[in-house]
Amino acid sequence: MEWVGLLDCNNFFVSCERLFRPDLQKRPTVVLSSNDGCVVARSPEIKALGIPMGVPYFKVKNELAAHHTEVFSSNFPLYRDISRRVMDSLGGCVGTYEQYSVDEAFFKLTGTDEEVLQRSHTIKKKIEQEVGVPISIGVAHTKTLAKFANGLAKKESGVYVLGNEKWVQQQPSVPLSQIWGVGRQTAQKMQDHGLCTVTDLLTADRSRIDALFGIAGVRLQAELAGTHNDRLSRSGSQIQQSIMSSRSFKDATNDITILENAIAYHVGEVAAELRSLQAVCGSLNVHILPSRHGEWLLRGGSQESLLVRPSSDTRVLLTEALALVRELWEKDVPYKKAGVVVSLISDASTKQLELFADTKRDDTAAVFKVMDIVNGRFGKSALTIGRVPSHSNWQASRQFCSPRYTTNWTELATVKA
DNA sequence: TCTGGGGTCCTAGGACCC
DNA sequence: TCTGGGGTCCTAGGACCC
Repeated sequence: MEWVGLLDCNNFFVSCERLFRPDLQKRPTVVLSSNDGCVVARSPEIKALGIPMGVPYFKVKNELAAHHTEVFSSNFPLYRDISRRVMDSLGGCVGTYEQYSVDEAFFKLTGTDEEVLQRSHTIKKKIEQEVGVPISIGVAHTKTLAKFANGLAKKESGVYVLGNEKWVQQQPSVPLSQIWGVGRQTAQKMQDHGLCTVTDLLTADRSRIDALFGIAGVRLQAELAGTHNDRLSRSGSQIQQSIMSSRSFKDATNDITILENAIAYHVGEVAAELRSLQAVCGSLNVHILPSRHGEWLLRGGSQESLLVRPSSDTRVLLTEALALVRELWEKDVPYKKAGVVVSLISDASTKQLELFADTKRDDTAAVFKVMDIVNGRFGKSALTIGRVPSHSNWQASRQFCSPRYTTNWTELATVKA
């Protein structure tokens, strides 16, 4: 029998922080989004208090303090490093897998219900021993069902195998709103049409679902029926479609210089990421936006520029990006966020031959190689090029950041005997 | 006072063409 | 008063996810 497994790390960011602070086991702990804006990871103690995912920090600050909660700003270098260890460990168990997010991956299993159950327990135990963060594994016949099974795993022993029999039994009592891919809007629309449970959707006429929800609805039907539709089947090794760097400001601003500074910073980020993937981009998009919550939300916007030739050269991208900011900028709009997205990403080595190559640029690769190495070792802004972004006037606050235990020599964890 | 950042995929509608 | 229809391509934005 063929199965799909989904590994998911429990309260991942919190678990990463706890890994280096054993004293925090069992203590209420949260991790905040950038700018210390929202609660994005909660320990079980916090979930038990009923504090919802994504709530603005300022709304629950007092309640958290009353329960002596440990509060952390996001420490992404740490989470990425732990993520890599989890994925390496999974790879050691199952060979190929498809990473879905920083803390999740799909993989294939074969065998009887009982065999995959045992196997999953073995995998869970090995990863937890090797890396030290708790994980859950859900197993079923499609990805959507594996995702659902993972939810059940978290309520049980950390592993749940959802075979056909069990699933058929559960269908009438599972609300569609609990299914992966069904968000608020879709759930409401389904309900408006009398579709509330999984059974409702599975017994509905396919052509009706197609008319109402399009291809996504039909796929969902197939996934829930257990037909292996593989909606995420883009193989894991495929190069990603876009790379983004974007950030909210501490305070809104209309100052074009500050916006240019922020955009220059983001261009530096995405260009370095492109180079680390040995890739180039063919399109660059710049956005400057006001607050999503005020009267200005319809102002601001984004604009895209197609590059004459694909590039990962900070200077080339910066020239384009700065022109776009100046086009987008409008007097009086209080901008709260700025960012850069590159797409049409391709492998640098397959870059098409340039008919009119600019030979002066031939030294570029060497220059960036040195810059990326130095910045990797000493911090992102040790060396910059083209424009020195001044951070102080726009960068986010990170009041509660933990040290970069695993990725920075000066902040390594200390072991006391 | 204070509401994230990084992704994917799909659709609707305009521009353009014959 | 009449003033096509159908196709493709592109882009902005929506919905969803973690």
